[in-house]
Amino acid sequence: MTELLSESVIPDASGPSPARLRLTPRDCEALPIFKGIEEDLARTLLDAASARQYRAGSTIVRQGDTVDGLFIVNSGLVDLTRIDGQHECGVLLLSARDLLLPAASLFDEYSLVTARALTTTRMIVIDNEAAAAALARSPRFAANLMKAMSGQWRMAVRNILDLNCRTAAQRLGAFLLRLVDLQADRPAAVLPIAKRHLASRLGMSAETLSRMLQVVADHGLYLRGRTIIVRNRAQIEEYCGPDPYPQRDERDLDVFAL
Amino acid sequence: MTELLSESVIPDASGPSPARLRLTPRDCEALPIFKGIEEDLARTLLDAASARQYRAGSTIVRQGDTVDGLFIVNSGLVDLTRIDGQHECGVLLLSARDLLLPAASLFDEYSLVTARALTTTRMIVIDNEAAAAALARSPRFAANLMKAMSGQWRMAVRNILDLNCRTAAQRLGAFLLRLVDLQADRPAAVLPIAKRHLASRLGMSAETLSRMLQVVADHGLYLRGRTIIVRNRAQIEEYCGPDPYPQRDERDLDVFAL
DNA sequence: CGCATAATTGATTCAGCTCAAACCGAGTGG
DNA sequence: CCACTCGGTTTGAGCTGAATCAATTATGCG
Repeated sequence: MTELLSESVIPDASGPSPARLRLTPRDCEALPIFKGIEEDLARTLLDAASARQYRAGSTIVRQGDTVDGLFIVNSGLVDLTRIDGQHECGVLLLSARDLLLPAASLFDEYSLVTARALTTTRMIVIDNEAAAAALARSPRFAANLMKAMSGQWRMAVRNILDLNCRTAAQRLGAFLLRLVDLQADRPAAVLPIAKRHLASRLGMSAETLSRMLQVVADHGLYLRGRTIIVRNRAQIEEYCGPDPYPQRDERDLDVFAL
Repeated sequence: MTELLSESVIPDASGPSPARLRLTPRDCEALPIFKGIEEDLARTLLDAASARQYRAGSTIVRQGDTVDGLFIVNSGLVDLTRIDGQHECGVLLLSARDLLLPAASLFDEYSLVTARALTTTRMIVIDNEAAAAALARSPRFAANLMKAMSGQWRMAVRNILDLNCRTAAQRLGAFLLRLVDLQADRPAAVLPIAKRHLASRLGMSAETLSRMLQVVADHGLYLRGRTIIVRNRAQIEEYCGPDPYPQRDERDLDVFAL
């Protein structure tokens, strides 16, 4: 983890295949799954890792396929969606530092969902053999992975509860609020993805999303263009209903998904 | 793992606290998380394990609490439900050999859901320190846990997809079919839980469940009393819509939940 | 037997979907 | 500079799946 390789885009053949990038060790040092692991293991994993870049809209993993490595989101947004003909059904939105379908990659499952880059996305990929070897060798690495899986499970449960217990407008409001909190550093929070993808993630149609935006606007949360404006935090939180355990539980679990 | 202790109910103080049972090593040998682990580790875990019995309806873990051990369902059915005042929202139904909220117990999270015994249930409990120690020591044990967590994540994703993409009647039909397959050994499949709990698990009201039972009956799947009768398998499968990857993926992942 | 809890049935309401049309902004090309 | 797409978004009208509320009928169970 010492030498610093320069990151350079290797020109790709303009096809659907992702661009391959050089990987900087710095990228990895910060990753949650590397936390606290043995120095030489980190080096080994790094050697087995590569980087790929995906353009917005491109598919990373197709539903029904297995995942040929441990994918980690380095930057960008990836959505997990089940696509059946016309209908798309979003499950989760991954962002930087999240693991992509760790369960499927570690146990050679067929993925239930398609992973798709919603923005330009850089991923770090550790091939399965190396990951499995690391898993067998380092309990700490295993624990790191489990932690991330725990967080994703928690997100899934929240999603199930939201779908059952909250209205479309409440889900929307709560989601936008989380988005705002996640961008607390920026001057103004911004909606980073297309509205129809947001709709899919929240389990509603694009038309309904449009209407619900007006509803939440009546309760203190506006969206002008792409920027999100919280005019009355207390009011909108009240409106969205009880957020079970609003504290950043998932982030403590190394999950940054939306 | 040699001596066979007899299982005997220690009389409990009729309070809400569960009865404590003796644990037979045989119970544990068969458990997926013990698969392939070192002999002495198994013994250590067994020493740190106890058994508890819960009456139908009793609460095992309250939402908002942490879980003070690695709970494994030995027999019976446990539902994970979010309870808000009147409204109950089921997330998952655990059965024998499943892990109860492994994520919450390993990482001291506050549970999002209440775990409640729907039938008389026996659980094996390994205290958190022992589990953590085993995790730090045995990569195989860690892998076993991860496998189960993978399966539970998969179930959660299925649930999300079902809630979005299928009608109430389709969810009901598909669930009953899975129930039938899971009881393939028995002469006739039986509904093991109260209908209102089933409704909650499937994300519909009890009234709707009642009506949907009539709908699926029109499509080849009857429920007479508690017994489930499949009159026309092809028809009801067709009706329930595409089951993504119907093969027993979750069971391969050491998950037996419903 | 009688009480409490569970399940059904009916009537009504409503959130959210579908379909269709209008709108809008960003490229593109003349 | 303007006209013309073309995808994404918005708006409107109507429909429908499922929830709610209320009343009734089973089903235990002490």
